[in-house]
Amino acid sequence: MTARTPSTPPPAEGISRVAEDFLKAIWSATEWGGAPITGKALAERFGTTAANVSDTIRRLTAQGLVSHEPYKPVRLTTAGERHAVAMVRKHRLIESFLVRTLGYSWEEVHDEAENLEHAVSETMIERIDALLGHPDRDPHGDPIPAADGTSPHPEHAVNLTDASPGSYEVTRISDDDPAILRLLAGHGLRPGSMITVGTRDASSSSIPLEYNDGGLASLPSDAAAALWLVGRG
Amino acid sequence: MTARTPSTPPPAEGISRVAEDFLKAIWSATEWGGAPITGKALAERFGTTAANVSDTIRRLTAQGLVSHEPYKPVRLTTAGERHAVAMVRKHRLIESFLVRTLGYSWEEVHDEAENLEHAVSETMIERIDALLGHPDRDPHGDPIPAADGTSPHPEHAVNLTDASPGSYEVTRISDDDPAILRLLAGHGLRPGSMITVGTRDASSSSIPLEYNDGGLASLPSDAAAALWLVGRG
DNA sequence: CAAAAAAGTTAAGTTAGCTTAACTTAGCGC
DNA sequence: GCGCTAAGTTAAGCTAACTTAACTTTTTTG
Repeated sequence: MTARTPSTPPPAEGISRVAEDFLKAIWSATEWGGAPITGKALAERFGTTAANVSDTIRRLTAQGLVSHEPYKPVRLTTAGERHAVAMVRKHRLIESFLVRTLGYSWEEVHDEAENLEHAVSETMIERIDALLGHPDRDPHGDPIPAADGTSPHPEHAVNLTDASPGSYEVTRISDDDPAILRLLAGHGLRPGSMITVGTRDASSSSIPLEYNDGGLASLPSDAAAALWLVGRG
Repeated sequence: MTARTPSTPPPAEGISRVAEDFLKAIWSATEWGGAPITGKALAERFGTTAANVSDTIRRLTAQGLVSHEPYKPVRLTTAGERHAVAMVRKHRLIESFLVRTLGYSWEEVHDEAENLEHAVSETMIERIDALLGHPDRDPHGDPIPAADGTSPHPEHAVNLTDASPGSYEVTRISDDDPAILRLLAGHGLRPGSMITVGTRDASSSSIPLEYNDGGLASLPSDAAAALWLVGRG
């Protein structure tokens, strides 16, 4: 038998569905510059208890997929990040595929992809990627990581919450919350929409917008946080 | 609290993946006139032990999905059959969809569908069904149950093992065994192929065939058992 | 028909993933 | 810096799904 350092992580054979969901949630927390996710946030995300999160994190740590010091936020190991990015790639290619082939709209496709991403084979993902011509954005405007794990983040987008007044193009609409997705779709907002951000009223938390067709609207801050823009000055 | 007879089955809320696989296997055993499946056969099918099968059957019985007397084959209840047929519908529509949209061949599509059938929503299945124009056969020639559970079994097919010499059309190629699927595909056989069954040599278990292009072949009996035919005069 | 073989069941033990309850730690207000 | 509260952990217990081992029933067969 060959020598092994005691700290060598176990093989990490099959990754369970729960593990995949955790890895993706941990990765997603930092995709747009956020802080590493806490146990509390994970518990809320999955509708479970803090105790269960501790338990699951312990198993993921034992598999060498996350690193975790007690009472600190959770981080991915290199192996964990590799798996997380693979899941994100699957998710976003599946969303793109469903919109293209089955007429799903971009605001309804998220939940379906959330289930399918755990079931599709690598082969199927590569065929979808080829069929769609190797897209680098999904229907929400999210970048699709390549098969080698590299991710296209070309333009540095700004969140509507932090945007100063001016003209912008919507590049990305976060698909975290279905209700907000429907609200934004109802406003006619979609990736590619042109908008003008107005001056904020200090007494209100909502943000005034003008569409390029001249329409006016005002978005509550939770909805605004889902919109990412690039200046079109 | 309202009165309930003690024999009322429990609600049977969510059906697990293992349960779905069992129901489909039990249903499939009798689709083409076979006997109800035994515990042994289920254990072999899923690569597990007889003990585990007993355990699982016990849980399925408690959920009201199968009926089972000790030491007898397993049968589906009405509820169990309803779920099994729904799984078969999903499987066969998914196979059809993958062949159509992603260029899968009929001999490779089975395993992918085996995983996806547990993940797709009802909504997605109905969209696939509509996109494909409500097909009633999958790429292997298997009938696709309708959404209401009714199944189209129009022509009564005969297994090649039982076919007397004469001319036939291949209507169905069983997708149970990938190796046999590849063998038959290698012979150029597919649903719709015309063949002539020759006279069996009593000293051999393989069956002589003639294709309509004049080619001759001989199929071993396990491969022959996967072929279903209708007489063409 | 009795004995051997095959099939099925029961029992005991494991792991992942969940629960509730009790306890510990960290961070913040005063 | 003391104490409260929120966050996190530990402990105990549950079910589904698996395992191996021991046992029982059924079927086959000489």
